Amino acid sequence: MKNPGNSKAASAFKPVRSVRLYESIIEQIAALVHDGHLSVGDRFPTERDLQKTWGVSRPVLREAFRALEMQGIVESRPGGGRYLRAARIPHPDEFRELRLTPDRATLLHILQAREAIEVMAAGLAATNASRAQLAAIGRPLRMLETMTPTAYARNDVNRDFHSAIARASGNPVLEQGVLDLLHRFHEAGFRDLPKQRDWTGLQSDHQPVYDAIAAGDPKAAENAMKAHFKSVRERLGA
Amino acid sequence: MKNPGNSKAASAFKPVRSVRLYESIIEQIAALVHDGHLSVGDRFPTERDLQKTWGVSRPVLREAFRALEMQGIVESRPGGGRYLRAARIPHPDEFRELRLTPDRATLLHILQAREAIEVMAAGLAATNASRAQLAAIGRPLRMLETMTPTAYARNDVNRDFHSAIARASGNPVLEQGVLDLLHRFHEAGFRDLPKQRDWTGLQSDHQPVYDAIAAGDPKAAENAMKAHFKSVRERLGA
DNA sequence: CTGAATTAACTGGGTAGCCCAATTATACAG
DNA sequence: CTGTATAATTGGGCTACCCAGTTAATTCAG
Repeated sequence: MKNPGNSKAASAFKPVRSVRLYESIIEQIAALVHDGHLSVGDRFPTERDLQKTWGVSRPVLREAFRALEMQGIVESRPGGGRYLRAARIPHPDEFRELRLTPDRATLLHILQAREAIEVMAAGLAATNASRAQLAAIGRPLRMLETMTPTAYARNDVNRDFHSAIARASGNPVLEQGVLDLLHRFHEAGFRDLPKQRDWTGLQSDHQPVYDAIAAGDPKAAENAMKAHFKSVRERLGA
Repeated sequence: MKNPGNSKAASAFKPVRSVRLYESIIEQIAALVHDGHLSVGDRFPTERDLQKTWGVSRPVLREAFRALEMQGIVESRPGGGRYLRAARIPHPDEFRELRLTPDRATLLHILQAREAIEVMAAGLAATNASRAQLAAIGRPLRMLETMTPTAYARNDVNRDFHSAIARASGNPVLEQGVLDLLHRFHEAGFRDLPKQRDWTGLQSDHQPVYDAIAAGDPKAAENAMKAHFKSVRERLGA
């Protein structure tokens, strides 16, 4: 009957990453809110209703709403409908641009944003990190030494390293931001980038950051992180 | 058949809200990770597998995973399984609490995150701002001079000022981040914040930022923005 | 006519079973 | 051993159904 989501399947060589239906539904919801059709406190149309409007199945709708529900944006009352609780819907317009078009420019933009908050996170981590958190930061570092290419792709020590620092910062907002950006960064095109088998370079970047944090030196940690981002940027040819 | 989530419904007057299945599944997943059965990078058991293990239907499983997926904790590869991308799995309730409870601590956390990216945004704006964008930054500033309290509450020149700078940075990711944090900041701190009738103080903070950006001096812009955040922090008694 | 009680319709929660396309593992031919 | 078909597996998605609260309509006693 319906054959949704295949509209662009015609394009030849690059399936890249198929956008999930629930994501596009979230966009639709965001559009509802942004266009003023819905304000905080209002009730959403019913599942059965939206199902017809947007041409998706109920399960998909519920996936979208659940994802928003867990972030406190939507409240579901069994038998009573769904209600908008906050206007802050995550990355509405960005979904389109950033998730779908992994162009080089956005990658650099994400990197820049990462630098902004991760430098601060590193500084905070230097003063706030507990011993356990410090260990969590060091683990991916040691893991880097004995690793095969496939293991690298799977484990992704890089993401682990950065998120561990974010966590050690003690600021959950900062942490969430780092997580989000990391996610988008990798999604946007890490795999498309030249296979970097020069983890040695990666490690030589990460090590000073760890050392500074371990030493409890905020300023040094910030600078080490800055240096890391600079080197990444250069590696990307920017 | 199954009657899940009613364990705490016994209490008298407050039926509160029944625990959704997908939430308990998230807890199960968190337990998996916490107990060491799963580490970052590992692959999850298949949907069909977990379905049997936990006795829930596939849609419910997918709701749980989607919620985590959106936060970058899980990655789904069609045909290839699901992978754990971050070790930190938020407890559903805790997450909601964090987003909606406007406690003082989170307000400061948000402020800190804002500082991280807005300082960078200011620096970028100093080099990238077009003439029109510069005007957009200056507008709320001049508007501050001739304003009544009600007009202030409605127009929210503060938000305008900061978002204009973010826009002028030329980095959409950064801009989106600022917008998001601004939104959460105002949302979280609206009632707690003392009625700031000292816009004069606000203006004396904003002006130097504008001047530095207008002068095209990145370093000065960053410092001015830093100073602004410092003063805000002090005004909040931190 | 009014107001409480009873129904009926509606809404989200959850399940089961099916099909599809992408991925991964397997077997086989060279 | 290597590369290529082939089969099994996996997530993505849909349809259809049942259930328990909620809400609105309806009924009926006063």
